[in-house]
Amino acid sequence: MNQRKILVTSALPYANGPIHLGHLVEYIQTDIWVRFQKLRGHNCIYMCADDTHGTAIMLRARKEGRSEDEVIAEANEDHQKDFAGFQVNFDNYGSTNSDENKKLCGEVWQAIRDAGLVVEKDVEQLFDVQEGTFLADRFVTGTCPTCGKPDQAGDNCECGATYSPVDLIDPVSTISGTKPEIRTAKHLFIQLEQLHGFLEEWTQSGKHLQPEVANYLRGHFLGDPNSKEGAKELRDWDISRPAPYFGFEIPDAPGNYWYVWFDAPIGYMASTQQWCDANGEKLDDWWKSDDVEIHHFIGKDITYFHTLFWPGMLKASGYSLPKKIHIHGFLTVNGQKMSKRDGTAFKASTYLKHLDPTALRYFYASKLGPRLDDIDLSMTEFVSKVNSDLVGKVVNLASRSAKFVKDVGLSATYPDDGGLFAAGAAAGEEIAAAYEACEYNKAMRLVMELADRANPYVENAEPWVLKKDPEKAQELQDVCTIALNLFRQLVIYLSPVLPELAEKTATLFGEPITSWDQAQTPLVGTPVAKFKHMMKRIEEKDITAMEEESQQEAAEIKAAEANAAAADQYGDSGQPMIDEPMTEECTIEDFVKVDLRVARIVSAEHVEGARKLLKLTLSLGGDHRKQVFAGIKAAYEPEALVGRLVVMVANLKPRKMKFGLSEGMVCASGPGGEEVFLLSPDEGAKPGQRVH
RNA sequence: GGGCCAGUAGCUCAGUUGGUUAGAGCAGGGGACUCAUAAUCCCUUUGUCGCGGGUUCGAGUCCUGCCUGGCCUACCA
Repeated sequence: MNQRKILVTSALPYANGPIHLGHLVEYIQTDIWVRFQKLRGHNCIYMCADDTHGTAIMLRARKEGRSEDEVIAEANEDHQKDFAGFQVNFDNYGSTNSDENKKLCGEVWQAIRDAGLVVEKDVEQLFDVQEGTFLADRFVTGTCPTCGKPDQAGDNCECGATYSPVDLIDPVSTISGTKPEIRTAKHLFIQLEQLHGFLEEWTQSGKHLQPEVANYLRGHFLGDPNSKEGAKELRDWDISRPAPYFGFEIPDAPGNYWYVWFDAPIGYMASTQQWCDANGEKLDDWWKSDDVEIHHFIGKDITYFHTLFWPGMLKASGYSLPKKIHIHGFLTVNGQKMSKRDGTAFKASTYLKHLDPTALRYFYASKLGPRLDDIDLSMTEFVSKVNSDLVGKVVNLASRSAKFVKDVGLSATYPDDGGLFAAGAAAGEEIAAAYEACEYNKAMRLVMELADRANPYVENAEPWVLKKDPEKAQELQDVCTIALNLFRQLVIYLSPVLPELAEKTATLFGEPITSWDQAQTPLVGTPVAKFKHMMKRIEEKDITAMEEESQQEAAEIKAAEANAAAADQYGDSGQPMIDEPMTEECTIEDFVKVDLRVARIVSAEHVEGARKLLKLTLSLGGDHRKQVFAGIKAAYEPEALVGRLVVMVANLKPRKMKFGLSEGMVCASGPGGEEVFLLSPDEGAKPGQRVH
């Protein structure tokens, strides 16, 4: 067989949230396909990265009072940990916020410019003055201009009307709660229509897309050149965003940034670049070579970007087009749409605390077909399928026969098994074809059919009876040799789905599983290790525990949302947290070292020659007095301070200043100058009381 | 409103270019065994193949109308 060169990607998860079981449909689907290709001996690499740019990340960073870099670094670490936990094995996992990506974006952009596809147009958009940012449609609500209903979405109303957010009556920014104003900005557009002919041909050729996807594109965007309505014009694609925007600035359009959907798919290439650099390979050998098959796995929600814009970008910039785009449906849980608020959007990390990743990998495989249908995670079906198929049928074969031969190993020659192993070997190509076509459900069905024949064989051969008769030792060894080889054959076929089981099986026989063809030849004359449990049954209580924890998380999300809504009504800006980001964590021990006390200002006076300082005398009650120089001259008149209570750092080491000894500090917030705000205790506090 | 997909046993699904009496797994019922993770094996019940027309010697399969569900998308096909 010719060795194929295959580059595979999964969609880049957005850095704005954790991985949940819905995401994993895609990564597990892709990982299975990649492992299958590698097992078949092909040169296959799996590229992915975090998608890091865009308004959502920018706003989140502001809200949390930290930099975007911090937010995305944390997400990257979490994501990689979750993927590793589910045995999703990338050859490289990068980030769209990388030097490699920036450079490639520039190259692709230049090529698209050179091809004459870029035009500039003015766009009217709502601008949030307080946050200093343009607002995407989804960040605006307002009164419908058609029917007058309040609190409608930025681009459409319940009454059925559609409009631009600039047409809304009384628009409100959902970010700051303030009223945005209309501003005009220059945007750059890619004229996709110029590539219409190419896209028509590429999408409708029947080679690259599932048929229903090709139909969808024709119906919604491309039109049908052979119909009486004819082809439809593709709209220009708005590819830039004015500052502020978290992303890459467009080199030949300062103040403008590439829209996240421009740089995200280029992230596939950037990730490949990183892998190439680490492995002594060249990017062009993967992205500009007819010998390479590029396969993208994506969810149906991003069909539009990957089947029109992305091929258009690649075509215009001279890179290879994907051989296939594999599109899958969404995950539902117990027949319902996943919902974070209802606790049905199980996080990957929550699942892993309670359940085995192998179980989910198998369940998804048994449900996934080549279509865009949604797949349902029914908990009862999940439990029964995994337990009866994997534990009851497959693993049981090994666990019921391995211990009989742990001292003698496998027979020297493969005994007559009535054609069972040969039938399994013969099924190999059909199973492989199912994997290749992403018909994992069919592959699993075929494997289980083989498994269904193996257990009755053991039953009839009765090794437990043979064991009692020393004269039948050879027969016993033969029976177990057959059972174990049938088991191993199944595991080889399942190994793309169940890498962990494959490893345990390799340990049992002292022979790693590295090739699909190993299923063609039985193992003979080798020792068999002591059998160890390979897989645990799923118990109802584990499911319940996961569900309960997820409910808990949902409750916390709701509470946080309620808090956020409460905070939003005051319109508090995130700016202070950006100006002074959170410092590192301290312990309670650290905190108690600082002795904060309530103090009364008993005198306050100007200091001769000092620009910023006032000299304060603070009383801690009784005879306790402290002299403090405070930099609050621009904000307070001395007379106004006398008699009021403040909070001071009482145990601060005294410091000799130009104008005398300062024996502490008074607590205040604000950037300085006139904006200084002294802290006051509530009514009833007494000087000298410690602040805890 | 339009488009796509689906509708086969209680559940999850097979059913190849139309071809005998429509299948499997799970669940249910009965029995056996005890090597194995209350695992396994044998036997067994269940179907107006969504509904109505049509083509055909013959339709779960092809055509057509309708119904239901899912998804996509909207006064634009």
